[in-house]
Amino acid sequence: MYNFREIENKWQKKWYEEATFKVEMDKNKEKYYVLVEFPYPSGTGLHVGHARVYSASDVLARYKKSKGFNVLFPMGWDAFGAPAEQYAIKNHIYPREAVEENIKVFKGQMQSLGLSIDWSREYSTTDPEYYKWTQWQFLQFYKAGLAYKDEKEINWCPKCKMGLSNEDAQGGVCERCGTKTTKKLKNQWLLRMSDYAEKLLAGLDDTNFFDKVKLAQINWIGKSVGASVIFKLKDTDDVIEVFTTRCDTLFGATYMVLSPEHKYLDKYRDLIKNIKEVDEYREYAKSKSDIERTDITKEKTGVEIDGLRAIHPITGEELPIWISDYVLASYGTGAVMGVPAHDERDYEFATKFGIKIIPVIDGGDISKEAYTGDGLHINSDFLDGLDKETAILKMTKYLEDNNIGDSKVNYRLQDWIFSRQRFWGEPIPMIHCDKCGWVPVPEEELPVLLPDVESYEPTDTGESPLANVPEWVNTTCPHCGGKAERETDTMPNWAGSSWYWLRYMDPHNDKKLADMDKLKYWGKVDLYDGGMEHATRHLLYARFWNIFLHEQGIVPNSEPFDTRISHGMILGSNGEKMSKSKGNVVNPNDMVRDYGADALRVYEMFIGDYTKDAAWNENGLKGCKKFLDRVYRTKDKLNDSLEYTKDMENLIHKTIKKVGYDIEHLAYNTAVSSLMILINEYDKHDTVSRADYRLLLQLLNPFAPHMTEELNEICNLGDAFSESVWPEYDESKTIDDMLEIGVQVNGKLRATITVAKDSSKELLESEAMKQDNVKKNIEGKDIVKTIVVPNRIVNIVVK
RNA sequence: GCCAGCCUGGCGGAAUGGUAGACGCGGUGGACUCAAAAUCCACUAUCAGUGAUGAUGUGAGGGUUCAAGUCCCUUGGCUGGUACCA
Repeated sequence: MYNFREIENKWQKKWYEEATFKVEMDKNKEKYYVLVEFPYPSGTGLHVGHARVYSASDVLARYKKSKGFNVLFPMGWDAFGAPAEQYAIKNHIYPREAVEENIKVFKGQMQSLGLSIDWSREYSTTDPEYYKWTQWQFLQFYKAGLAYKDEKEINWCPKCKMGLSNEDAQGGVCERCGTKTTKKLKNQWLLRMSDYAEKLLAGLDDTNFFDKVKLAQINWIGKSVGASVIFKLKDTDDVIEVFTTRCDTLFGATYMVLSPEHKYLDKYRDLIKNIKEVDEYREYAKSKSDIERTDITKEKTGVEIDGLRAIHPITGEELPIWISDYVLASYGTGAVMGVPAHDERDYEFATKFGIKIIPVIDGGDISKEAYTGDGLHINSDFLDGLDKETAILKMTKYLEDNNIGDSKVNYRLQDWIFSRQRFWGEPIPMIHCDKCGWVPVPEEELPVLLPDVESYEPTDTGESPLANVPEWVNTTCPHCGGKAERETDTMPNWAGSSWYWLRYMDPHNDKKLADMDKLKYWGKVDLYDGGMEHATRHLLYARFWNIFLHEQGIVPNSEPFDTRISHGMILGSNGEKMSKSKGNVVNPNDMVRDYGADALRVYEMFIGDYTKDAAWNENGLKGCKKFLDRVYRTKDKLNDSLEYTKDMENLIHKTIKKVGYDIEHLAYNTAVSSLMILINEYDKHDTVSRADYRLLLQLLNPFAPHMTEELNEICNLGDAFSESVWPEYDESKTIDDMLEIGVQVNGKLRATITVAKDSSKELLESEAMKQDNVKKNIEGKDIVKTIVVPNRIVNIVVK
């Protein structure tokens, strides 16, 4: 219909060359910061799902700009990490080159969508100028005592030969390759994120995240309020401390369970008479992957420790001690008290091994299952007759008074395993000296550059490939000047993305990670858009990191993001997730080629609720192209008027109001729909005014920026939209003078009447009664009452 | 298992408790054309009826209300997250 390719190229070139969307700090203007998760530049390029997200952010950015905001809409590349390394290994090129290649493709794709990104702020996390500051921030963690090295049982992916954080090994499988993870004892760098559990929870109140995002974070942090209880270990000076949320059931505790990794098993080897059997069980537990271990459908297993007994802290009774893998070393104290009557897992265990079951709460049938509900306590001495809540309070007090326990809070959140045995990551800037121990690289020596090497494939020993580069590893101790070695582990690829939004504010600063004045001006990200898959990991890491920087006085706000939304996915036309293997991937390049970027953008905004998934349908895209063609053709029927056409004025004002409201509320689909309604109205007229046309183009501009700018220019309608202000609407003109309202009889629609706005109840009622079909339906019946809601409805209730 | 979200025409989807199905796709019929494409017009939830109209209808079953897709209870299914977390 029109040459979209030529038009789009023209404007994209102009925007890029003239840096139309470059922004600078301007304290006279209110800022607005739109952030989309920066992409991982993989070898496959963007698909239409990405295009939807970038288009939506661009609509908002362009709209906010025309509303007078100083809009920061940046883009960069999250390019460290295993996938880039694997891509490089597979294609036999250096990771650095692979990344550069992929970035070129991604950037080209983004530019072909006509995004209003300020490209002067572009960077990659793999740029030494950037990772210098990632390393610098690691040193701040270290200096604050929040980075430490520890021999830890970690999640280990045998295929990737790499340690994984809990977040990366969800469900007991490797996030990257899906292989079942095993445990491996390794010396690793960790960040004390668990110390920040409470701050991460509390900080959520200071955000406007989507509720489901907040909830995902709350669940991941997993705060649980309870008490610790101390049991004496018979014939020793040691105690077994357990964590429980149900200290009120203490009188029902009939045994103890230690996790197979518990330290007492080594410490008291000599007291354990069946040590061989115990060792065998520990070996068996170790050999199992997390996923097997935590499969709740499997039967409980365990071994009673012959030779160790615990003393019940109140009754003084001796309790048997078992080991079982249903108790996790990583949660609580790695030991539990077994209360089979009121805990499902304990019940299952006790019934299998014939352990005594004492009910301490009235209710349920203990011969069938554990009773986990509330009820009055029995068999519980001073708790008898109390309900759960009261009993917990009383027991906690008793534990404290008698020094056998304490109220306690436990979190599921653990420290962040920060080491990766990989080449393609930020080197951890630490040096090990036999004399001085771990010594940080002096800040003025940053960045610690990745060396150019021949082989960056993972080693079989589980060590980083960097360990094979002696000229890089061997160095001198910054402290004593003696012989020393560099840390060969690198950071996880979550590191670079844990502060990237800060760098956009001042991307080329070589003195600081960013200037404080600029950090203060741009402040928090106003709207942060990303996938639900990052609602726990990335978002928690980023918040943790930012809270820490704030405490160090490096950034002005504790919370980095104001509103966090999560977009839906674009599914294939078969309704399934787009993937190469299913052959349902749609490439935005093809769509831009066949229909134009404007049409693609409009369709992706029109496809459905932005926060929900939607299936791709190329016919829908064709429909949007048709809509744009109609907008384009309208240029041939302009009259000379510079005012809105009288009989369309109302609709125009309504549309201005609706499109603005919808963009601010992420209701892009209904915004597009109201523009379609507007063009439908224009089409009914033989001519439209220049004002009508300019208005339509302006409202459509955030969605279809190229053709609207072009039409505006060739029709000579006014300033370029990239520099103009969003139109105002007149509230009084958004209201119709005449309304059509429904008349119901017994709640069923029987007629509609057209009346003046704000007609009186009396008039509405009498008009309603005049309708033939209403008369027919109330004939011979008694009118019980008549409900008249002005401007809305008339409902006549008859019997 | 637990937590969250979702379920509306043939399809994608609209609906501050107030005329369910806006808008788009698809479909049917027509105009234009030698013909096709493009474009334009009309119709298009289902059933009955030429029609006026009537009945049914937002996963299912109850309830609140003059009025329920929307609020409450019960329940089914789908999707996502998470899981021996003591």
